[in-house]
Amino acid sequence: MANCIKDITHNESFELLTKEQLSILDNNKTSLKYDIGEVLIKQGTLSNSIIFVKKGISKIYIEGAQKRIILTIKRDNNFLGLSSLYTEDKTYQYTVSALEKCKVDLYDKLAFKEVLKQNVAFSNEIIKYINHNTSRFYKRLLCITEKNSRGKVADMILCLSNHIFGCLNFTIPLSRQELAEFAGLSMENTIRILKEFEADKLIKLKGKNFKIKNKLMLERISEFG
Amino acid sequence: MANCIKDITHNESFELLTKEQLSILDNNKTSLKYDIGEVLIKQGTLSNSIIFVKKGISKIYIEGAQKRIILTIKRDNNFLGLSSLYTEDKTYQYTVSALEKCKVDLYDKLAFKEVLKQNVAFSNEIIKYINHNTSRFYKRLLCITEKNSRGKVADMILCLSNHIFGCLNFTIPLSRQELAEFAGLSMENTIRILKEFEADKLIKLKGKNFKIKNKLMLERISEFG
DNA sequence: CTAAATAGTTGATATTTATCAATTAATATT
DNA sequence: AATATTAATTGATAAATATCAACTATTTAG
Repeated sequence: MANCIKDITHNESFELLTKEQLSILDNNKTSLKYDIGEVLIKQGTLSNSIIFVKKGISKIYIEGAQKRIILTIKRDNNFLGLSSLYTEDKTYQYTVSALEKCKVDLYDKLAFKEVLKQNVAFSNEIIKYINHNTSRFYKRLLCITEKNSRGKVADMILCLSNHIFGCLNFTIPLSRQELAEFAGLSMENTIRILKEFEADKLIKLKGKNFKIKNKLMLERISEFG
Repeated sequence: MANCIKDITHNESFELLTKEQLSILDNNKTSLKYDIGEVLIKQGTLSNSIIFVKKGISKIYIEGAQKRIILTIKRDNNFLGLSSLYTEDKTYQYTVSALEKCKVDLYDKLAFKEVLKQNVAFSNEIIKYINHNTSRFYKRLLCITEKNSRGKVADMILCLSNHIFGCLNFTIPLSRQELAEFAGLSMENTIRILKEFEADKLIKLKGKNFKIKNKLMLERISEFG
């Protein structure tokens, strides 16, 4: 079993809003398109917006002094920036950049907070999203602490398959360096392990195309290293 | 600078409640005392309560298949179990055990949720607490990923000093094994680094008593390894 | 289409960290 | 107080991982 929780979509939350509340959001909305590589949210900048990604995959990562770590990859119909609501630190905690073309709505944070104030069902739904996220990070932390590098790479492949692409054959929008940042390993080590998995016929690799051939075994490696 | 955010207390949130809401909580409250080592929250059990710790220090940790990792140490006037609100998974994500005698109030989760539904200011205050926690985990994740073992130990000492005890001379309620679980290292390695720091006159150790003698240097080690 | 630049790969090596075993110190028990 | 038990420490060693350097494949720019 991979240490990875399926992501949830956030679009249903809009259904909890009244027409008035929807129009508050609508009047404080900027619709934008981002190209591959463009930064939607920059760590350290003032968190003035809550972003709703209508279309497109993005990566969320933390930039450290020496390293980066990709926290997660987000699909369509997800809010970004919720974790900066009501925090003392008024800046974003992470960077988000587009892995494919993204269509997003930027909501002014003050307007978003106004709606939160007015609508407790919505507010509690937001708690749900935030906590879902937290659950994932607990798993992530454990994974990083307890798994060896083979386990980490196996886990990452399973996460990509189960949670992001939902099938056994997928093409990643990530470079090898990014895969390493996702696994929390050096690039060379990551590549070596991928090649090992290929030699052991667990996966088939062609550039950015992944095909999982022995999921059971990957799950075992993820669990026991 | 240590990668560690000061904890916030949660007691002010009660002031946001009406008399009626306070009595909802009060009527669904169980007051308990825990002894050192006793488990307040057990990972994997149904999350039926939100706990408010009135007095005492506790440790929050995740239990993996092979290892444990201490997420954080919590002081007085803090809620526990907030991260299980509204989640799909109805169980606690972590274990909490008492590091000293604790006095707590257990609130029935349904009653707590009822109050959340009624009071949006309270609900948003809870978002604040949850997000504050999240911020800390982002830092934690980065710390674990990017620091070497000396950096991790230095960071831990600074966290204990700045954030948990608030002074340069403190007595930890943790064994060496627990220190290792906090730093995310093996016990032997943790001890060795502590002894190194002592030999370098950065700290003074006597059993569980810590005295920080060169904070600046510890901060440097935390930052650069 | 070709050169230049970037990304991916591989091997050798150094470094870091964990593990194992032995020992000492501290605490608890009778 | 003597013994048993557990926690802390130390040293030796093994295992894991990162780093460095060289090379190849792929992509981009002119």
